[in-house]
Amino acid sequence: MSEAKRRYTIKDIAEQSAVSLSTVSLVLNGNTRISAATRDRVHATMKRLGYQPNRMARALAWKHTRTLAVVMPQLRHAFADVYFGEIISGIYDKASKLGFKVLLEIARAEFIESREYIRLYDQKYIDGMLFIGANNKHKFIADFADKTRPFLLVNSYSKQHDVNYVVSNYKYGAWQAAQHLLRLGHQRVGFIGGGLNEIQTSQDICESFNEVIQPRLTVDGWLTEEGGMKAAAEIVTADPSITAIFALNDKMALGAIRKLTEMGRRVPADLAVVGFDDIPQASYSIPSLTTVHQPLYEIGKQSCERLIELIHKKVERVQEVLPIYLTVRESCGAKRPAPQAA
Amino acid sequence: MSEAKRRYTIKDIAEQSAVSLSTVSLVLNGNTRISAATRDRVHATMKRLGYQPNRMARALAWKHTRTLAVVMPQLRHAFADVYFGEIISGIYDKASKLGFKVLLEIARAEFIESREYIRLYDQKYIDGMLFIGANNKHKFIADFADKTRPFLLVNSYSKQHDVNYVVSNYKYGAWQAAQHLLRLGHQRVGFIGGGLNEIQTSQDICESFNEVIQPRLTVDGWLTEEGGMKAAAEIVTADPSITAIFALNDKMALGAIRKLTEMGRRVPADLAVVGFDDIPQASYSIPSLTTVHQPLYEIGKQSCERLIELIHKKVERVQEVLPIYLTVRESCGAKRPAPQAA
DNA sequence: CTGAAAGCGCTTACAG
DNA sequence: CTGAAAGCGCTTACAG
Repeated sequence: MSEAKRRYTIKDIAEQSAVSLSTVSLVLNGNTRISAATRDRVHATMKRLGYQPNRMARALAWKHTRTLAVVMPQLRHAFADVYFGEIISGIYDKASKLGFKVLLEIARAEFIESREYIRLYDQKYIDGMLFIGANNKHKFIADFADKTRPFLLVNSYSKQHDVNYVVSNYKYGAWQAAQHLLRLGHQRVGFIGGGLNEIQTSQDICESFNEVIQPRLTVDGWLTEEGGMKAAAEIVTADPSITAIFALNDKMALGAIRKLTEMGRRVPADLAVVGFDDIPQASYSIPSLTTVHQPLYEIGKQSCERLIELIHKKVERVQEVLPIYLTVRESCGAKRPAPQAA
Repeated sequence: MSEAKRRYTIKDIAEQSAVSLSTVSLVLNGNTRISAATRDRVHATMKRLGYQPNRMARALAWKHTRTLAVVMPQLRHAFADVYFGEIISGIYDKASKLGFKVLLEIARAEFIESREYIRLYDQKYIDGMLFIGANNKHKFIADFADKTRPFLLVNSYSKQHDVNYVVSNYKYGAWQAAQHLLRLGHQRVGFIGGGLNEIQTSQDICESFNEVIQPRLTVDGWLTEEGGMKAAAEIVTADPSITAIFALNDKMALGAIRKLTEMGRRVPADLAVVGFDDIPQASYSIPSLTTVHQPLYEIGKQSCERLIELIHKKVERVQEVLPIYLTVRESCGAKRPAPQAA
């Protein structure tokens, strides 16, 4: 009381405004049945005293907290990826706008084993949860299939478990990329994959691409730039007749370009390269990268908005697929004179 | 009650264990004055009912929340940097271990202007705050100079405002790098800077380096790889006699290596390059990068631990400087035959 | 249009 | 070793 300067409470405001606790609470919550006069009076004294309502008390009375958790996978350097950054940025902005706070969680072993992902709800710590970067190995997702707790997969989805999601149209994106390559006259193409066994959306890209062009060779590039370099070298060495390489993400595509350049192959003159994601580097690499653009920030925003609708029971389930489009730049050679038919 | 399956409360546990509310609360908090027998009985029924204490209620009674905010600067693609990822990882792990939750905030204009950074405390939402990536422009830091609220700068510090911090020894790191170059016989070196006007630690590196070697040329590389490329080109063009380049961070150093290689200069045979930070790419670039290693994960852990001490009033202020060391790899040429004296 | 009272689910002196 | 009671700071029917 003496040292730790006591914070004002609703009671102080009531006294100093000469109204009851209820009235203060009512104006705090913007209830319109309070007269403008007393409303203003109360606001004035709140301002004068610098009053801030105690969120824990409100949460307790409200039975909800207005905070949601965003959980990221346990990836070393996971944050090092624009991918997560953009999505989280979108989530944060939308959450802030809607008055929600964002709790950060990492899906480490302990988080899963202790069922912390459920306890957060049960302890009334969060109202909902967003999970970025899900893959087949995240079995705990099954616990959300009953739709009992607001939960949503961000830019991924599950075939095994019926849970909510917002995902971009990977299949259509891959289809566009393949069609583009085909139109450019490429028949012999190498495919650099990654996460094909764990990640549903990777599988989707692969499947969809295959429907348009059957790759001569599919090599795993581990989703990294280094992996892309290795894979590219392996592909052109194994089959020198290949005229184009498609990589499942930009990091690998960029690695491929780098490696091919080192090997003396010109991109796109000798080989076309197309990526997926459209990370910032894609536009300022040399040559700039033709790639499928993912609206990551938008995905984050949408996911957050839908989750909050789930929380407010405005919707019961969400299965949303966002549009996605090919961005043609230099690395595919579309802008050079039309290639000879094979 | 019927549809929304009611969660159990302390009252249910008390009834089903045939004890009072106080007793349940006491065992919940591990109070030792409860007999082992009743303790076990209570535990059993908690387990049987899957009871989880309501965190908001506890926070309200406790008057603290066991959650801390980590705020990141408003950088486009901020998360795209391992820098932040590693630090946050360290913070998260330590926080979890100590029973704290992590709230994520981004220092956008609105966050500052609405004084949300203060409201979070006043609303009793958080117990403390960690700020990563502070620079001179973050004037709001001044509001923490009175040490009234637990607050700590992570891997940065301020000369203008007296606030708590945990920072790595940038000066000593830069000193080591310069000494190393000097020992290798380099007298004519180019310096690639970044944030020299805004970031205190950048200034420190610059100053400290200058005390050992006076660079022939200092060029701003904007802390990015592209900037590093430009800067490197500018340096070697302006002064062809330069034998080494030091960059304030690895991204720029890596960009420099790339550019120099493109220009036909061999690193380290023709020019030595040294960076700062030791990001993952530093070890697998070609040539691998000699750089000053920053223990980012450790810094995150320490920061979090110190903040929690601040919260518990075990310490009153923290000004901690963590050791840092040069990691010698290929790009400095230390491993080639000793260079001729200039 | 406003207030008194019960309730949200815990914790913590204080008694015994 | 255990319990009754007051309190944490709000919200929300329910009266008037």
